[in-house]
Amino acid sequence: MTTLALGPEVHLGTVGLKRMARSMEAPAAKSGPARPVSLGALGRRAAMGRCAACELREFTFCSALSDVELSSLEAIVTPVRLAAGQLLFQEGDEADCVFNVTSGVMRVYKLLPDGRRQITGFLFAANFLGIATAGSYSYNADAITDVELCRFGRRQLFVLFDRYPKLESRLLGIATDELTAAQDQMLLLGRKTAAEKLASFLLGLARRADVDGGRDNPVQVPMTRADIADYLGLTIETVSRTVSRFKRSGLIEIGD
Amino acid sequence: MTTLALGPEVHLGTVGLKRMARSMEAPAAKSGPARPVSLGALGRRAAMGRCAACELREFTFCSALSDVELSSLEAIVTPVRLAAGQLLFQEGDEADCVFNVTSGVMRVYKLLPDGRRQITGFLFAANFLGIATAGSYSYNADAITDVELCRFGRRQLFVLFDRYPKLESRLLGIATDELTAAQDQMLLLGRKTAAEKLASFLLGLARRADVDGGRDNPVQVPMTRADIADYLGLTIETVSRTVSRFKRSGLIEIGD
DNA sequence: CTTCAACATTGATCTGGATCAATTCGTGAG
DNA sequence: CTCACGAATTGATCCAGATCAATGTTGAAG
Repeated sequence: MTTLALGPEVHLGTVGLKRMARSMEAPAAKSGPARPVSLGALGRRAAMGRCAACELREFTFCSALSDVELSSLEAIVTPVRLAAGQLLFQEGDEADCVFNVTSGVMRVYKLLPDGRRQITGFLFAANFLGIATAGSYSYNADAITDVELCRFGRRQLFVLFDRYPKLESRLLGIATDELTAAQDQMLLLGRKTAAEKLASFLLGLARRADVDGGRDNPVQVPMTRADIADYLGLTIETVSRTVSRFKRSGLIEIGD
Repeated sequence: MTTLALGPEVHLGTVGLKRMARSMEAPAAKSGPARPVSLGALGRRAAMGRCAACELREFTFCSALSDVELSSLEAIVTPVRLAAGQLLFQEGDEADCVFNVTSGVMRVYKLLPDGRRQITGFLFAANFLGIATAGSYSYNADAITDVELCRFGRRQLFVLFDRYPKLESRLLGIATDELTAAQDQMLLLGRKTAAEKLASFLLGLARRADVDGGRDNPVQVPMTRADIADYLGLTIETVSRTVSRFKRSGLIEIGD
């Protein structure tokens, strides 16, 4: 797994990438130079099957419920484990479950009939997965690393929505956030250059690791060049070249 | 305003565009050749201020409420009119209202500091607008044609959510649908060719007009080439050339 | 240790779509 | 009617990123 040390924020703001930095939401306004790391997710412990003790709780829709109420959620949850590379569900599958990632990294994507792939998101611990209307999933989801998830039956969850409307409220908030992220990604795909795309991606990873309670610098990058390319609407070669260029210009440092 | 007659569906499935057709969700599986048209939205009558009589009701989140319950929604609605080109809100504005388009066409978009624009969606009658977290809008919204909307105070609407959880449920459904559409658009932006992008766009317009109760063929196209370009991640020139190519190859016919 | 296979890097070349540059086509004001 | 200005079309040229082609790197299996 690649580890990337982002240079001190001064670099990202300058070094001939001014326009790129401006085009991004937050120019890595963190402090100090590189320090050791682990991806947020990996640092936390999900207590599978014991929701009240789960450290991810506050970051997911589970936080909508009190300790007491949580037991009714716990009653319908099933733990799921996936090995790296394993498929969770496919476009067209009956969407009878939703999931919460508790460890590892997943990727969700859509395919064109000729094999072209667009990755629409990477999911880390505490991320929610599987909301769908129309009865079937409209995208594919598989595991990049070994993954653990909480599975909830859709039907059963909907029953809980009736009892605890706060739960559905929380889910609406999550969906809204995802929609905002999707719009950002459309801006990236439609209007940013390769360098801007990669920079946004790396800063996004850093921000996410930071929010999730991990260290944002260096950032662990668990996905391959092919995954990054299919997320950014580029080719493997262009991603590789752009990473090299960032490295050469001192914007980033590569670990292992 | 441009009107486009899509050729008989046979064309879209053949004529050297097989891969394009396959790459799209639904290859225009409608019947018969071109017939006269009006965009769904334009055919329906919204009765502003009289929700119970509103013909758009069944297509929006209002449908979650019964005739009687609807009066409490009616109590908090304010009609809004925009002239073509007028801004409804801007990225960063305090997000204290949500809206329902009742007539006309709106465009929502994000801007890069140097002026590059990505249109993330076009909104027609019955479409919902303004969901946001974080207290402020994360995108801009303005009117393409003259537009009428229903405005709801966020605070007041949230009070209604408590009283009628069905309303919030419905909104979650809408947000989920938008998320699915956003993922389709990411696939388009990241992985489709110019011809595929335009074809998907036209078929999408046709499908939407059809669902909204209008005629899908010919389709009215109320937006400019610049709007289409910024929606598809292309330039004006490429859109124009691709339209011309479709016309020359008999895939479409241009009205006025 | 060697071998193999997936992943990554780097170079050379090509090309789809961008950019630059005229016209042309409305359409509303006067 | 003419004029003017924004929108659209069309052509010529350019270039960012794709494609094609080796080569290098890494880690797991034997």
